[in-house]
Amino acid sequence: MNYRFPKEEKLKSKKCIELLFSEGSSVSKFPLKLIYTATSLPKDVPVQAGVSVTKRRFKKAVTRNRIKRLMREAYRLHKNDVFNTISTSYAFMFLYIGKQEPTFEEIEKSMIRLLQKFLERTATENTPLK
RNA sequence: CAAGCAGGCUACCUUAUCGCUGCUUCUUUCGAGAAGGAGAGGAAAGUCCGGACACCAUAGUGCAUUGUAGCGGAUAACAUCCGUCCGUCGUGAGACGAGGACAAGUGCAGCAGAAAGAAUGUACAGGUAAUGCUGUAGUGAAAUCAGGUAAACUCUACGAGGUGCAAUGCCAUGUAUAUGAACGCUUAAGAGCGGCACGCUCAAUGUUCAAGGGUAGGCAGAUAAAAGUUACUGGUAACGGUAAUUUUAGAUAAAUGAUAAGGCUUAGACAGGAUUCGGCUUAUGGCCUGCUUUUUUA
Repeated sequence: MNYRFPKEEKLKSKKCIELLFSEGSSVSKFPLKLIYTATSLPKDVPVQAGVSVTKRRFKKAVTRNRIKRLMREAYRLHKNDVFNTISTSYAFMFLYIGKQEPTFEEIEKSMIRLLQKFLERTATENTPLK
């Protein structure tokens, strides 16, 4: 089991992020939203993921940092389900769409459900192709 | 004890598990792994001043524009800081102050008053060819004698070029001209150049030679500095000098978190570096010191 979240698994390329926002699909489980797309990645990893919190909802940098940390932590603990299931590589972007500062418990529950929904969605998308 | 004034310090801690970003050493199947050690603030914030640094001319001259303004000092520099005088406020500890000049010119001015400067006149007296021509009274802080006002123009002294690390330099990739050099043409218009003028540099098209630009990526800039601590020393102080000693974030879609348990003033406020320093301003939990006033007690 791999609970690490090293540099290689972070979404960094500006090109990938633009592609993600223009062509990506999304699933959401309040207060989280996941934008994803199947793409080739510069590094040899299953998924590259990034997190984002809009400045509009949270003015203070401290709050934004905290939410991003919580999201990264929840992803780190539960990403293995995804890694073990998917066959192609994906780019992820997690957005926080709530308006209140959450607790880790809320984020963790939402993250588990969100990743499950993502797996269900990709499974149905891939079935007709086969 | 209460109310208040001034200043300083600090910014939850401990353990376990998982995890993040650099650094050093070792191992390596060159993918990486292991160990050690380091890892946000007093305001990192607002971006309000002043520097360093980079490029544009080693940023020059005049005007315009604009900043500062008792006096003396500190400093790389400042609108900051220190000392001091004066003024205002406060019982006081203290706080605050755009505190140079109305000795050149222009402007502005409530009430009262005929009239506050280009306009006119009341009463009494004097005087004249005639006239507010002269004096006194009257209004007012101030009456053809001037005064007040410069967070009014202005004057004086000193200062200010512009753009900001997404600056700037280099590397690889790579396609076709928006690049560079030389020659030649022109001396008009234009660009750098930003309010204007001067001045400086470049310079259409063409020929030859050389290699670039956009876009995405990497490296440098980029963390050792007007640095901290201690001792001695000069100075009322800000601050300076000498010696010893320490190394203290360096990311780039952006690192400090999560979970569990325990403790404490019982959920610990305000709040997250982004080229970097000195200030100012604003937000804010706790603790300590000195002082003032009133009352009580001795």
